[in-house]
Amino acid sequence: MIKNSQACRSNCPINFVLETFGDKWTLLIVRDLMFKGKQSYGEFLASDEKISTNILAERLKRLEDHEIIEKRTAPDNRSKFLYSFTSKGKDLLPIMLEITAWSAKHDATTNTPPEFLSMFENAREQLMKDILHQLDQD
Amino acid sequence: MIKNSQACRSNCPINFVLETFGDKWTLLIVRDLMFKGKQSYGEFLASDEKISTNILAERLKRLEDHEIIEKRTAPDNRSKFLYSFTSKGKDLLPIMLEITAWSAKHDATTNTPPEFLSMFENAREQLMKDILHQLDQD
DNA sequence: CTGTATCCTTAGGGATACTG
DNA sequence: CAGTATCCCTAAGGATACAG
Repeated sequence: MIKNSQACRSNCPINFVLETFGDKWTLLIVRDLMFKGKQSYGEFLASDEKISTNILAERLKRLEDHEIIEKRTAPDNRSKFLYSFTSKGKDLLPIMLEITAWSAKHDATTNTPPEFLSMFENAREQLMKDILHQLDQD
Repeated sequence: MIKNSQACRSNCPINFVLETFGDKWTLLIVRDLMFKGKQSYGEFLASDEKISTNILAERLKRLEDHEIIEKRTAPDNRSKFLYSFTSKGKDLLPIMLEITAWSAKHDATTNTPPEFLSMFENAREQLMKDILHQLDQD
């Protein structure tokens, strides 16, 4: 059972994300869904960090409750389920990219796949375009 | 006592930040130091979220061990200590700004101070300049 | 394949008294 | 002022067996 009533220690935006992502596992699921092409329970379960079945199920449900991911049945197999991001979930991309960039810069042991960094540069370019476009409007 | 030997579940950059920030308190200290002008133990202690003394002390030590913050004695008062960011700590700014932006967009109850958002826009503009400058180099 | 249920252990954390 | 030291308790999480 998932508790809907969260403590809500404050109305700070930093604290707000901690209420959802302030644990050791949730962000890894987001990573797998965002960067590793994983979509199913079994795929998430097979990650390097060895999450256990009950924790994974609880986190998936929580992310669904928070409307960060959605669950649907696979088109070909009705007993298989696929998870995907909502738009709210997709909006986590800039955060994930900045986290990746920070780790790549400050931890030599971190193994950052090249596609991470190229994706990051692409996103920053897109950001630049968005801002330029916005400036044109003014 | 702080354990130096971390589990290090994987070499993933997302997992790397979780080893340091994957709890409910650490990021709040970063926030107070970065956005609220707090520098001392007593100031951190007085935050809305009511961190307890032992937890705060442990987290400050941990951030120091990870070379994200530094501790020095106050110039005027030798029994007072001031915490400040290392360059590694300052590099957390883009992450913090993106987190703030995400919360501001997706949570109506979040109370985001205006200075947060203006600071965010400034940082994005600076980022744009950096990219343009970099493009000129090529 | 996608989870539940259960057991059990440990780590995280609140409260509070105390110290240099 | 800036922490330590304890006590205690709950929640988080690992392992594993089982189920639709």
